[in-house]
Amino acid sequence: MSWQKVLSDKGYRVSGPRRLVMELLAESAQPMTPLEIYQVLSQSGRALGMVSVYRALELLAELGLVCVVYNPNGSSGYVAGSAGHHHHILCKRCHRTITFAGSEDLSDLIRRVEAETNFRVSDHLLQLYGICPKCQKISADPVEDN
Amino acid sequence: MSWQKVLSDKGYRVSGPRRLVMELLAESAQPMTPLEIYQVLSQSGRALGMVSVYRALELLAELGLVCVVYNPNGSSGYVAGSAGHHHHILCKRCHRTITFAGSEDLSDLIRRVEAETNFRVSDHLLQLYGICPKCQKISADPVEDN
DNA sequence: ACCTTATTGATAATATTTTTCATTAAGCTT
DNA sequence: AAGCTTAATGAAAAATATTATCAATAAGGT
Ligand SMILES: [Zn+2]
Ligand SMILES: [Zn+2]
Ligand SMILES: [Zn+2]
Ligand SMILES: [Zn+2]
Repeated sequence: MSWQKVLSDKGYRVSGPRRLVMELLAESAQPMTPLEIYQVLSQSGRALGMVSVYRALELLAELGLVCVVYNPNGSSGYVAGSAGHHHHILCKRCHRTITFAGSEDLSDLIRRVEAETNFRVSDHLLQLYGICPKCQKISADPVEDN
Repeated sequence: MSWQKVLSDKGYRVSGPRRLVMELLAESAQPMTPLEIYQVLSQSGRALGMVSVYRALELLAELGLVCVVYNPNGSSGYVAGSAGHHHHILCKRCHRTITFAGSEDLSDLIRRVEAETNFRVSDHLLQLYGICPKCQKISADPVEDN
């Protein structure tokens, strides 16, 4: 289902700012902060308010159309969303991010943790960190965003 | 190894603010933000500057003496650290957090993702979310921080 | 008890996020 | 296609959060 339809079906409008943010994130290889999104779009001539970026991200995240990911350094950014159970792998060097299907089996772990803590587990956050193919090649070079 | 020794061995001093922050997080059942830490300590009479809280957390996190955890709503907070491979489970209702040993086996997943993406995986972020024992009992009640 | 210097904390400076509210435009109805 | 309704935007201000400065303090060693 397209992101436009997700918005429509929930009664939200497919507005300019939402479209700009969605399309930018879909193209971006790296997670982007609200400020980065605002700056890139502004410099591309497509004007929109900073506030709209925040509001668009908030809504899109709520609908699962974009995801928040956590950089290895602790900062966070937004990436395009994906349907179904999935996670993200981030490059520690250039922050390039790829989505992968959540095929992991955590049932043993969850069983053990539930027994140990008496929590009832319902959900999880998983990200992998590593070095992307491009950065493996230039592994001696300084960080570049490419 | 005690956190005091970790600091000393790296040439850092065991200062008042660092001790206050470490001891508070060690006692706290929930992750705390810098502001919460500052406020609780201030109200307890133990005065320290907000800036010192930030600096203490930055250093302690760098040394692995405290960990950053991400609440289900996206906000983050600090919890007392733990040696070795471990993760955290958070209550979606009251944010109570418990540390557990990282005994999960992600090798199948990592192998698959490495093959699919050509990344080289070195690290991961994992958190479990659920409902803590206390909140299971009062599951019909509004959120309480207890 | 005294030195040395890392660390603190008051203040100011930045940066980030949220509120407000008049204006705009998305999508529905003729 | 024009008009209507109201969600959504954006400029500005307000509120929060974080970082930088630098004189004063105190931790740890002698
Ligand atoms: Zn890379
Ligand atoms: Zn998963
Ligand atoms: Zn709970
Ligand atoms: Zn693990």
